[in-house]
Amino acid sequence: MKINYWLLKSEPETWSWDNQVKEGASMWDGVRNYQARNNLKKMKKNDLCFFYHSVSERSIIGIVKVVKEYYQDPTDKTERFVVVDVKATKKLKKPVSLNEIKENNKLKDIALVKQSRLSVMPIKKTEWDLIIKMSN
DNA sequence: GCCAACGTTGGC
DNA sequence: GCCAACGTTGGC
Repeated sequence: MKINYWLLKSEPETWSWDNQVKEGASMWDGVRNYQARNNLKKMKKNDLCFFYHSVSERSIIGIVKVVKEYYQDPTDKTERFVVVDVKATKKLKKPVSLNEIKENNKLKDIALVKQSRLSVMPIKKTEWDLIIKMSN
């Protein structure tokens, strides 16, 4: 089975890695952007996602796993958006900062840098492996 | 269907 | 806290 890789962005003041760990499996809600929604819909069970803290920290801090594929976002009155359930699986040994990612030439095309406002984005296998390496 | 106005996100 | 970039809304 082929695994796909993603990156999920969250403001730590709103929903942090620690919240995710404490909650266990929980909804990734609040996505209100069509491109991000389309990415959520493409996620399959067992896909892995980087958990990125935006704004105050700007670092990838951990890895979450998709445990339930997309369904209607109960917090969305317009019924246009969806959620997936994710569960924290592993904290990175060392967070990988946005600066480090930007400084790495091999990561210059990563969606995180190219589309800074997108909150759910695909990550290539090569990018995933490299970031994992950087976190060790 | 175009586009100006507005709101939000997120880096700095 | 500012502002650029981007997405959405709504008038025409």
